[in-house]
Amino acid sequence: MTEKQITELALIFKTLGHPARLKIALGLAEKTECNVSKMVEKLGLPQPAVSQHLAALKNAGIIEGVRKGGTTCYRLAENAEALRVLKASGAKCGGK
Amino acid sequence: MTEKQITELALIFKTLGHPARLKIALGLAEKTECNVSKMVEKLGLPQPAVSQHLAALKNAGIIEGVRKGGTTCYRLAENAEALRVLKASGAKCGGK
DNA sequence: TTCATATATTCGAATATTTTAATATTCTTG
DNA sequence: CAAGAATATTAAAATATTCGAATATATGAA
Repeated sequence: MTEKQITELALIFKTLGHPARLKIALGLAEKTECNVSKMVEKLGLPQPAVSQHLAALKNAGIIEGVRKGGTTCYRLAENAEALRVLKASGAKCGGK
Repeated sequence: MTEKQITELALIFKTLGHPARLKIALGLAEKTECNVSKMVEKLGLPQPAVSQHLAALKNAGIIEGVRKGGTTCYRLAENAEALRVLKASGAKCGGK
């Protein structure tokens, strides 16, 4: 694994390392797609904050947005494989 | 997934979201175990820095250390399964 | 007990991230 | 084109993280 790949993977992890962004990503991992308004409602966060998190997720290549009329729908990007794998593996974390 | 689980998983991601720590974790994912001195040598970072990263990884429940005579050996913790899966799946990230 | 080696902890400065508020942009509809 | 809804961008303050240097602790050997 090259230095560059490490850096990129680290960025993915770092980006998912925030509760709000993780929720968004996990949500998209099972719902296929969602627009911003719904996320704002679901997360209970101010709209600008959600947009910022979406921008970060997009920047890390985790999600991608598609304009659909008045709204923008987001979904997991192709290379969000890491997330799918993780999700599929049932990512235990509260273990003990 | 409960709020608490989300928070915990986010901590894991955040912790892995740093190149040095990711290297340590990926290294342990294939080498089974390693002591601090070797890591310092391999990573080319000052020893205190490595210890700090190890502490963070331990705090997130990603690794665990075992004293072996004069040295301390670290290995992936049981619940670091996600990492193994990820590693095994060849986590693409430099796509395109 | 004293020395040397291995590892951990602490602390402050530098830097990065998060949050909030204000504002801007883009579309759709009338 | 004007108005309103949906989303994005920007800036500043609050907060958290990282890095480096100094120092502390623990273990094994002499």
